[in-house]
Amino acid sequence: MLKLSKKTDYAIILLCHLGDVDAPVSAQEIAGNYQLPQPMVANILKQLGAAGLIQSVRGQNGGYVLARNAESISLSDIISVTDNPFNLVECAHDEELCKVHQCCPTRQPLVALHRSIQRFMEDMTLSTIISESYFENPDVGRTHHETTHLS
Amino acid sequence: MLKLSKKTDYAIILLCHLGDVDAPVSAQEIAGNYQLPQPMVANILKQLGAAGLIQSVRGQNGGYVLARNAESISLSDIISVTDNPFNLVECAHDEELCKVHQCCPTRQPLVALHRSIQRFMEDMTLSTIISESYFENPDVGRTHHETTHLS
DNA sequence: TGAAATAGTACCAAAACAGTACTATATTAG
DNA sequence: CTAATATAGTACTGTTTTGGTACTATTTCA
Repeated sequence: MLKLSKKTDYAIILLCHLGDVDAPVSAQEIAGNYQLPQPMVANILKQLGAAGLIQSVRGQNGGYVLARNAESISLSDIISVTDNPFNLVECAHDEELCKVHQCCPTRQPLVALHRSIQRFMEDMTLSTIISESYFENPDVGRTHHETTHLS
Repeated sequence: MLKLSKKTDYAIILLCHLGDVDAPVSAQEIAGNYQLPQPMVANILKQLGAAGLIQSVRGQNGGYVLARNAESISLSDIISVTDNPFNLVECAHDEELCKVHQCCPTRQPLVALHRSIQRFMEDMTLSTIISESYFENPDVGRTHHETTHLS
């Protein structure tokens, strides 16, 4: 259906939050912050941790921090963890089955679209997302959202 | 999961075929041609007909032909028939639920991605797809349209 | 009049998605 | 030392979407 899963959607929110804070943030804290289901958030964080995008700190006062700086985490990285690796077409209709030699009409142009999207997602870093989100709300003054830090 | 449905995938193939032929082509004929499930093909053609992308000719020797020329049918048109209308994000996480005013970090950049993809799909016409498919085979020299970049 | 085609639905099974639950382990505050 | 609070790992479940089928009616032509 050509849309991002909720998991990816949530993951981006979580990572944005972690990118804004230095101290470890717990799953519960984030879930409460954004009114997201806590077990879901916990699971996504586990996955992101296993994938190496974030680092975990266990025990009381534990939580998660970014494993690398926000510039080096791309939207593509995130999606490949929380969704299956992005493939727009996955040519199920085998080329051999086509009537005229291996001329599958969809392949070429759709692969072009695929590459364009892929590239966009690789160029879009977490730091870009975070900085763009500052200008989200028209009526709010340009105050950065340190308010988010109230942990 | 960020991929096209089979229905859309098939639809593009069907339309490409219709774009190449002048006489009405039946569902059975196309299904046989590309080894696609016949009832599936029939259903998609019905949908495309109902949406006005193709015209039907009933009765024996009937079938389908393009309702407009291939230049005026965009990938976006096709997808909006066979998939739900494309929306990458469908902000399920209501802005109101965010802790700090309506600052939803994902919205802005994801909407940008959405628009880029949308634009690409609007610019990609059926005639483009058909003409590009001629160059499918690897032995053909590298002509123009390398990956079109999203804005 | 019968064969071949579309028109319009309604249906179903399998897969993916969204979310939950449970057990185990680590860390730290008291 | 122990209780509280965290992550780690994994298994499970209900709902929705997807992929595909079936059936009945209607149109057209040989």
